Amino acid sequence: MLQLSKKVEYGLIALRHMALKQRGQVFTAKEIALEYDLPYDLLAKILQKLTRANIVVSTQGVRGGYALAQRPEEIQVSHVIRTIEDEKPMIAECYAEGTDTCSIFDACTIRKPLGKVQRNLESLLQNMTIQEII
Amino acid sequence: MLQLSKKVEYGLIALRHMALKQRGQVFTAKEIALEYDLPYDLLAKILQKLTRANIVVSTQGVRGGYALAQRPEEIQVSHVIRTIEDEKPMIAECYAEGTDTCSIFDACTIRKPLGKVQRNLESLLQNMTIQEII
DNA sequence: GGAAATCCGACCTATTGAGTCCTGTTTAAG
DNA sequence: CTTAAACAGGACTCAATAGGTCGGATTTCC
Ligand code: SF4
Ligand code: SF4
Repeated sequence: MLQLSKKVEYGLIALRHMALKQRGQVFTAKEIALEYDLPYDLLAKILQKLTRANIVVSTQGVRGGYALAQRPEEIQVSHVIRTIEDEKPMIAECYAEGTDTCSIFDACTIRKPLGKVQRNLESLLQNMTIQEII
Repeated sequence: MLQLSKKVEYGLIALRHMALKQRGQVFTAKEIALEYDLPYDLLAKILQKLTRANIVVSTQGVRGGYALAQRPEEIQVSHVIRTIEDEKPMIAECYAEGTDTCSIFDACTIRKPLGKVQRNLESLLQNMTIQEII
């Protein structure tokens, strides 16, 4: 349906929250979840994914939490989506996965034209960073 | 997940098929379904929706079928999506539906910035017509 | 040692997408 | 004037995904 998932939205909200304060400060998943009334467990997993992708850094232990690993203007929205969704934001299934995932791949006539939309969307999301959603 | 639905893809394939031949010719749902190996019943319903939106015209009866109601360059992809999905191609839920559909609407901080992506995407899809996917 | 945090996989459940079925109605052809 | 080929459309099933939850492990500060 061409809509961002809640996970991505939650991730963006969290990233924006961190971008508001100065660099180096750590935020716990709990405080972010409370502030925006997000489901804690879900947000935690999202932040873990962002950690693995080196978008944020985590410090464990009792005074731990998350902090941005890059400057806000360096974090592309497209990278965030890709990380949280485990794949690129793709307009058509056959672009996201293999050529053999779509049963009508051979007969399909709109594949190439959709590639054009794909590229446009991609540059749209690449040129947008966390800096711009503050 | 930011992906077009099969319905939309099938609709675009059908529209492109009709756009290939000259205007006025009618095509049955059956022949299109066979040609591209699409599920007949599903395609039929898609074409019915496109009919109600005056994107195609249908003629009933034994020699009936569907034909484009507009010239290919007049049919916007965004209109096709909107018709088949019953709504606009919206990046965020709160844009597509009311302000009260998202539980964190008030706390949400990324709503406005996403509006920017929204507008970009919209113009992208409006400027693309069936003519361009031939 | 214990509290507060991240980590991570397994699990559950509601919603949506994809597809099917069935019964109409329309209309050209024979 | 009957029949077959088409559209019209609601109801339904099935499968996949999204969204959310749980339980337990590990890390680290006090
Ligand atoms: S082959 Fe065509 S129908 Fe299949 S996923 Fe790609 S664009 Fe869509
Ligand atoms: S209010 Fe925010 S989180 Fe909710 S749908 Fe809109 S953009 Fe997404």
